[in-house]
Amino acid sequence: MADLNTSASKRNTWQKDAVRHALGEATGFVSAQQLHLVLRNHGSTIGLATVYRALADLASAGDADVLNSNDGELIYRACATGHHHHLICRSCGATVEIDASKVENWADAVAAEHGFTETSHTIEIFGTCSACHS
Amino acid sequence: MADLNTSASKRNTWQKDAVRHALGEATGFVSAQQLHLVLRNHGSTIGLATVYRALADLASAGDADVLNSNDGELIYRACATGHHHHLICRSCGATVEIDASKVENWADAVAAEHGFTETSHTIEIFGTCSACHS
DNA sequence: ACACTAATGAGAATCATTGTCAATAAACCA
DNA sequence: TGGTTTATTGACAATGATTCTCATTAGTGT
Ligand SMILES: [Zn+2]
Ligand SMILES: [Zn+2]
Ligand SMILES: [Zn+2]
Ligand SMILES: [Zn+2]
Repeated sequence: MADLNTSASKRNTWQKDAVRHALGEATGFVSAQQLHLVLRNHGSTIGLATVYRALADLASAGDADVLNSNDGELIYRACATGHHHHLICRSCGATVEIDASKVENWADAVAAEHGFTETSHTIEIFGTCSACHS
Repeated sequence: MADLNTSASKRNTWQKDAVRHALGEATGFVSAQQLHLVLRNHGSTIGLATVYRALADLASAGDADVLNSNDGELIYRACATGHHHHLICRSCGATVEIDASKVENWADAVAAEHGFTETSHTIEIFGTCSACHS
C-alpha cells in the first residue's frame, strides 16, 4: 500500500522506523505523547516533535488511522488495510475494524444528491462492549 | 425539546439566553471564541468562560450540535430537530442536515452484532459544494 | 427583604500541538 | 571513499483552545 517511499524527496531515518514499529506494537489507539513516552522508556532518544511529524506522515500516507479522542487529543493506530471504520468500546477502548461498503455508497450518494464532489466522511460507532457490562 | 429547565437546580441567566440566541443567529458552525467575539461586538460583557460553559450545556442538552473542526477546535450549531447528521462543504462551510435512518439502523446492527450496547455514533460527510467548483 | 448557593468573569494555569533554527545525517555524485 | 546538498531532527519557545480558581454577583424560594 501507499508508495515505497523511493525516489521521492523523503529520507529514511531510524526515527521514522521507530515510530512505525512502536505504533505497530501498540494495542488500540495511542497518542503522540504516549508513543513518545514508550519510545523513551525503551531507551530511544527520539524527540517529541519528531514523533508528531512521523505520525502525521503515516496518517497522510494512509498507514495509520487517526481520530480525536473525546478530550481533544489526536490518537493514532497502525492500519494495514484500506479505508474502513471503527467500533469502539467507550470504557475499555477495545476496537473492532468494520467494513462499511453499504454506508460508503450511501455517503457518496447523499453527497452527490446535493451536488457535492470530492467527498470524504467520518464514521465511528461507540458503545459498551460485552466484557464491560458492569 | 429537552426540558424547560424548571425545578432542576439550574438558574436562568441572561448570559445563557444570549449564547442560545447568538448561536441561533449564526449561520453554520461557530466556535466558542467566535461567538464570544460576536457577543462582545454587540455590546455584551459576557465572559469567555461563560460562553464555553453555556455551549457545553446546550450541547449536552441536545440543543446544539458539536463537532471538531479539522484544526482541533470545537464548533457548535443550533439544532432544533432531533438526532441527525451533516453534509459539509470543505471550502465555504455550507451545511445540509441529512436524515440517515438507514445508516442509523446499520450502525446499531453492527454494534449489536459485536455485542456492544449503549451505542452512539459519529457520522459526517464532507465535500465540495456545487457553488465552490473552482 | 434574606439566606443560600449556582453562576459568572478575569485572569492564571493546562496541555496538546506547532514553529524555530542550529546541528545532524541521509542521499547522491565525483 | 570524501564532499556537497538539503531533508530531518530535537531542544525549546510559542501558540492557542479549553479548563481552573476564586472572589463577587445575582437567581430562587422563603
Ligand atoms: Zn483501522
Ligand atoms: Zn468510509
Ligand atoms: Zn444539526
Ligand atoms: Zn445518527
